[in-house]
Amino acid sequence: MIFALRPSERSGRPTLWIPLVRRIREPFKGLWALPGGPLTHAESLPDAASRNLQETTGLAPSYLEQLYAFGGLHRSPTQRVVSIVYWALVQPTEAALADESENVRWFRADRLGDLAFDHNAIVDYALWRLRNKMAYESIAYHLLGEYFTLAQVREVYEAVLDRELDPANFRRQVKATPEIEETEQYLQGGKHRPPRLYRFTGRPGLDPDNRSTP
Amino acid sequence: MIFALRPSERSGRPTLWIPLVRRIREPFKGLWALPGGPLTHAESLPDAASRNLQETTGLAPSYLEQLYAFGGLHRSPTQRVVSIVYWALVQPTEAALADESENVRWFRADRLGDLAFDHNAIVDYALWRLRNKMAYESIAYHLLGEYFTLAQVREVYEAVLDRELDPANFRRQVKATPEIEETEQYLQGGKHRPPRLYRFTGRPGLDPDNRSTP
DNA sequence: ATTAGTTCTAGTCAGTTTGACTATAACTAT
DNA sequence: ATAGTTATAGTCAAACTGACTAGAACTAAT
Repeated sequence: MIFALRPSERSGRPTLWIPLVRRIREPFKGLWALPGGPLTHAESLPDAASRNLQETTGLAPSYLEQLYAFGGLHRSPTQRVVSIVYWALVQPTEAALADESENVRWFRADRLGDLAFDHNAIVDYALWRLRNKMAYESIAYHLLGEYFTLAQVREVYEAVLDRELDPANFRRQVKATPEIEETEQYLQGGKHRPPRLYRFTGRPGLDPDNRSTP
Repeated sequence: MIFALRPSERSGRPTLWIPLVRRIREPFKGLWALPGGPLTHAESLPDAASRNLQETTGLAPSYLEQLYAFGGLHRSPTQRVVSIVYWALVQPTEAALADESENVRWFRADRLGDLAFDHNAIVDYALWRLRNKMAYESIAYHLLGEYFTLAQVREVYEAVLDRELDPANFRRQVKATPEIEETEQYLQGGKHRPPRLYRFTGRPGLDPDNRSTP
C-alpha cells in the first residue's frame, strides 16, 4: 500500500495517489488491486514487501512500515489467504519514475472504484493510519524531497487531512519541531516572495523492525 | 501477550503481570515463553488468538488487539516462523481464575528473565504499545472491574507508566472524559474517606477487526 | 469524645499551547 | 509606480497542564 503525492488534474495542488495493479487472472480478473506477492522462505517481512513492490511497480519507498495482518476467512473466494500488509511513502521524484503501463496505474486515494478482495478496506485503514500517525509523528516529510518550503509541508497535511490549515499557525508548529532544519537557500522562480527552504533531519518510525536496526 | 493487574508482593500496589508457559520441548526446552499456537484453516486471526489463549491458560480477555507480525528469519533455530502476535488485557477477576500450574505461571512484566525465541523483544514492544496507547485511548479500564474508584484508575496508570501522578490533576483529566460515568455508590470498608465509584461506558479500539463488527 | 492521620475532592494560579486574526516584508505582473 | 500574492512575524484570548492549597470525610489512636 503505497502513498505518493501528485498534482491534482484540476487545481494542480498536491493530492494523495496510490499505485494499483490490474488482476490478470481469477479471482477478480480485470479488477484493480494492491501490489503484493508471496513471502519467500529466505526473506524478512519488510524485505518481501520491498521486493514485491519493486517487482510490480519499480518503486523504492523512503518509508516502509507494517500496517496490519489481514486474515479473515473469506478474503479470497478460492483459498484462505493471510496478508501481512505494509504501507509506504515515496518521494515525488521516485513516484515519477514508477513503471506505468496497461496493468499498473496511479489512482487518487479518495477516488477509487471497487477493488479486488478486501483491498478497499485495507486502503481505508491505511488512510486512517496515515492521518493518525501524521498528527503525532514526523512522517509527512517522506512524501517530499530533500528540500522543501513550509508551504509545501502544509500542502501535504492539507492533502492528507483534507482540510485547510492556517498558514501562520502551521508555520509556528513546524518550526517548533527540532527535526526541521532551516537552510540558507530560498526557492526562486515563484510568482511571489521566495520562501525559505527547509530540511528534514529525523529518522523513520518505531516499528519493531526499525527500532533496533540502525 | 496478556496483561493483567496483580498486587505486588511487597507494596501491595497493583503492578503489571503476564502469564507465561514453559517450553516442554525443543527448541528452548525449559525456558518460559509467551502462550501461542498454530492458526487453523477455519478460524480468523483474533479467534485463533483467543482459542490459543484459552487452551493454554484458560483466560478470556476483555480486550484483544493485534500487536504486530514478527517474521525475522532467525526467530526459531529450527524453522522459519511468522508469528502474528495479539495482545490482551484481562480484568482482575478473570486473571484470578487462570489455570496456574507447573508449566503456566504469572510473572511481573518488569522482571522477566530470558525468554524463548524473540519473546523478550515482543514483550518490550507490547509494553511500549500499552504505554503509548493508554495516553490517547481509554483502555486502562479493561484492566479493572466494572466499578472502580478514580484512585484505582490512577494506580493503573502509575503501574503502567511507572511513575507517580498527581491525584488531583489526574482526577480532573479522567472526569473530563465522557466515557467515565459517575455512580451513586461509594467504596466502603477502606480506612479513610470512602471514594465514589465510577463506571466505564466506552467500547474497544479501532482495530480493523473491531471497527466494522459491532 | 477528641485528636491525629489519611485519602478524597474541589479549587487556584502561573506557564504553555492552540486557534483566530492582524500586519509587515518581499517578490512578480501590470 | 502600483496592485496582487505569498511569506513571515506577532498579538490576543481561550483551553489545557502541572504544581500547589485547602477543606471534607472517614478510621485509628488517645
